[in-house]
Order: sequence, then C-alpha cells, then structure tokens
Amino acid sequence: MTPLIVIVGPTASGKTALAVELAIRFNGEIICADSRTIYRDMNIGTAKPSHEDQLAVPHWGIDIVDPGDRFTAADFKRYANTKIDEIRARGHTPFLVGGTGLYVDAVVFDYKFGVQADQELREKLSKYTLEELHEYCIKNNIKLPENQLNKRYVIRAIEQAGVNNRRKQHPISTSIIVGIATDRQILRTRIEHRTEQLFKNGVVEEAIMLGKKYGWSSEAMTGNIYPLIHQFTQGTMTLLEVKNKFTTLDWRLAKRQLTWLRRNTYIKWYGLSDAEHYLSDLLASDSKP
RNA sequence: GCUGGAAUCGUGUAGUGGCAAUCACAGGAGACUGUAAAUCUCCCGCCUUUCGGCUUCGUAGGUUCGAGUCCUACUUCCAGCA
Repeated sequence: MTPLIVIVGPTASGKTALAVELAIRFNGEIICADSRTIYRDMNIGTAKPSHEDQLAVPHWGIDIVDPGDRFTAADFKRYANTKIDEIRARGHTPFLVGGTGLYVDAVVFDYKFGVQADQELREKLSKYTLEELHEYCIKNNIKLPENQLNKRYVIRAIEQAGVNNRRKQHPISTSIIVGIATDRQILRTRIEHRTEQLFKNGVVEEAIMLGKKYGWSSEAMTGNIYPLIHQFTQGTMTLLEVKNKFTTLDWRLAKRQLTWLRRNTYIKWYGLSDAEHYLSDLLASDSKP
C-alpha cells in the first residue's frame, strides 16, 4: 500500500511548500490538517495554500464548511480517512500536512472519540464553579483530567463520564512522519515577514468582509488575526499595534505547536532541504516495482 | 539658574514605615481525544531539584527595632518659570 506521508511543523516552517513540491513530483494529493483552512472565505488570514498550488496539486481539507459551522477533530478524522482511501484508490500518494496537532494525531494514532458534544449540558454545567464541578466528579466517580483547572476539560470529562485516551500506541502502520525543524531565530523572523505579507495581501479587507458576512463572534473568527483587525476597525488599536500583536500571537502558536509535537517520539525531524531529500528518496524507491 | 514632580523585574505600573514587593505586557516551560489558531496550568531578581539561602526599589549617607516608603545631599529625567 502507498505510504501516508505526514508532514508536521510549526506555522511558517515551510511545510506546505515542501508538500506541494513533493506531491507534484510523486503524484501526490494533499490533505491539510489545519483547523482554519477548513473554513470557506478565510483565505489570507489563514495563509491558505494559493490558487496556483491548488491547481498544481489536488488539495483536501480546504473550504469544507462556512465560518460559524461546527467542525471538530472527530469530523476531521472521518473526513481525512475517507480522503486517504479515495486518494489511494486513484493510485496516488496521500500527504497529510498541517500544524493542528490534534487533527494529525487523530488520524495517525487513530483516536477513538467519545460522545458528541451536548450543548445543553455544557451550558448548564458552565454555570457551576470549578470547585462544584470537581465535587460532582468525585461524587460520581468521574476521573478528572490532568489539567483539572481547565473548566472546559472538566465539563467534557463529565459529558463523557471520564477521560478518554483511546488511541493506538504507535502510528498507523503505513505512515511516515516528518517534522520540519527550524532554527528558533529564523522561525521568528519568518513569522515577522509573513505578518507583513498578510497585510500586503489584504487581510484587513478580508477580515472586514468576513465580519460583515459571518459576524465577528463566530467560532472560526477567533483565529489570531481576525479579532485584532476587528479592534482596528473600531479604533481601539492602531495598525502597527495589530501587526505587532499578531506576530506575538503567531509566535506563541508556533511554540504551542512545537510543545505538542515534541512529545511525539515517532517524528523524524529534518531541516527543510534534508526533509525533501529524505522524502524524495523514500518516494522514489517506493514507486519502483 | 529657580521651582515643582518623578526615578521599583526586559517594558509599563502598584506599593506612603513591617513578608523579594502588585498588576499588565513581553519572555520561558507544560497540559491537551467532538471549540485545538481553541482552552488551561506553572515559572519569570540571583543561587538552589525542594527546603531554603543571597542581593534588591537611581547613588551615598541619616532617622528607626525595622526604610521602596521618612530626612539630607548628589545624579538623571519630565514639567513650569527664567
């Protein structure tokens, strides 16, 4: 069976460009494991793959729901697995590429998700204090999550009557996981440059359009950049402040992504060009009968 | 030159005689299974794994059992007058 090529790394590490290049050379199709590019109309602010890239290589995981629609990690897992099967059925190589660690792991470690969210229950429980929720868990013999000061997690634990960690201990057999290792300083600089680029590309106009079309408070609009531009349009932040703050938030995102990835010991870390060599050697030998 | 005000962690601040000293930002580490670009936790003067130890609030003195806080001088900055 053709391998599943998984490329992970922090935002702005260059994983998308690498995936596109390899997919062109080796008959691949790309599934974006990205919790933001799934939304339609959010193109610039999410650094969605360009039209050229999307024309050059089939992309999946893009524009699948409207901002405001609910789309979860469990939905993504189902979607991605379907796409992987379809891509293989066409005789192509699937590439799972993205920075949303939970999405990647849901596929790679075959997470078994628990019960669906119960909005009514959640609303009811959110009125209680953390202490009251803890008491409730103890009384009902519900195991508290490790991060038990995170109210959201405690509520979820109640919702599914415990902590769910059902998953495979090892990555699914057909996967090759490569992480793009980037020097910290260089990554920081790339993030700064990308901020400038987003604004040149018209992210302010895009945000205003999205705000009008979908409202500013929808779930999808909580991404780093859009709330900041909302503040800018209301005059509570200058453009320079927005740019600086966005760079900071994006940097923190990159750090959190790295924290997530660090604990996955199955990732093979390479610099961008080494990753390319490694994967193209692997794919070249694989395609020979 | 005179008069007033200010000087506290990388930055901005709280603190008006009694605990290395508030809060925010920035920074660092971590958690993560149906919101994950979300949400949350911890660290953040120096040494120490912890206990704890050491040195601190412009500089130098002084008053006091005790000073970031009061007094004196000096330095720097800001404002007003010249």
